[in-house]
Amino acid sequence: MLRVATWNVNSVKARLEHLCNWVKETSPDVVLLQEIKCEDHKFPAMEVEDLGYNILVHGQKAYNGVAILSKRPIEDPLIGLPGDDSDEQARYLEATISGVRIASIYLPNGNPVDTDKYPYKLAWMARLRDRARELLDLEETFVLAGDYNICPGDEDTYDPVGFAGDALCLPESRALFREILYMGVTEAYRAIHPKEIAYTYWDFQRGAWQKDDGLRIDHLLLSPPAADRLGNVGIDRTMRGKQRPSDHVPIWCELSED
DNA sequence: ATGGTAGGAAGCCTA
Repeated sequence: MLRVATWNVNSVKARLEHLCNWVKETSPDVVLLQEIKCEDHKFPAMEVEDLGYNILVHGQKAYNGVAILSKRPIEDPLIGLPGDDSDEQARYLEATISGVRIASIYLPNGNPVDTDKYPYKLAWMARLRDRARELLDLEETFVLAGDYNICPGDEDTYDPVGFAGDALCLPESRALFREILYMGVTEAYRAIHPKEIAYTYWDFQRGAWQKDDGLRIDHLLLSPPAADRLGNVGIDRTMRGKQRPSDHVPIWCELSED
């Protein structure tokens, strides 16, 4: 069994103690990180390697940054999302682990929508769709997971009316997300928990955690051969209640082997 | 109530 977890840690250095404790407790085979907020050489590699993980990092100073941690060898890395050589933001990392193509994704937030951030988000999503199309055509077993900054449906936000004009919920954003799903891709959490109200993110402001004002924006997307192997899927909600938490919590899925 | 909080930067930006 291969367990793949993803977690937007909102600074890997600020969250190092939580990350190490959670990895020791849950021992995922693969951990996908987003918003590490540091350059490659500043990633706390020794602390993570001491837990028994290989590391692939695509970092950036202060903003963004993604990483892949894996107990098993990390092969054939692809650094950056194809489709725009001028894109300088570190938001995508892909590699093969035990024959599974696995990507760590930090999809642009897109707010405020009246700035160039929103068209950047939509263009980035179109590139992601195109990459998923390529991997499907190659008949790859894949898991594309991370912070998608998309509430797929109204049930995935505590306030659908208030968020109707937000880049996380606007029809164009949701339509691009659905375009990926309609190619035959399975969103792991909904596949296993069709009716649950479950969030992966709570804002630091306005007491969002205490009021359970959350959003479900972190997702694991599986190609058909990966979905055929899908077992349990879970959200480690308790991590949001710790001292100095990230605003996101880990979400994970299990893929059977043999 | 157009605020609030957190992180990393450096005298604001992003979320």
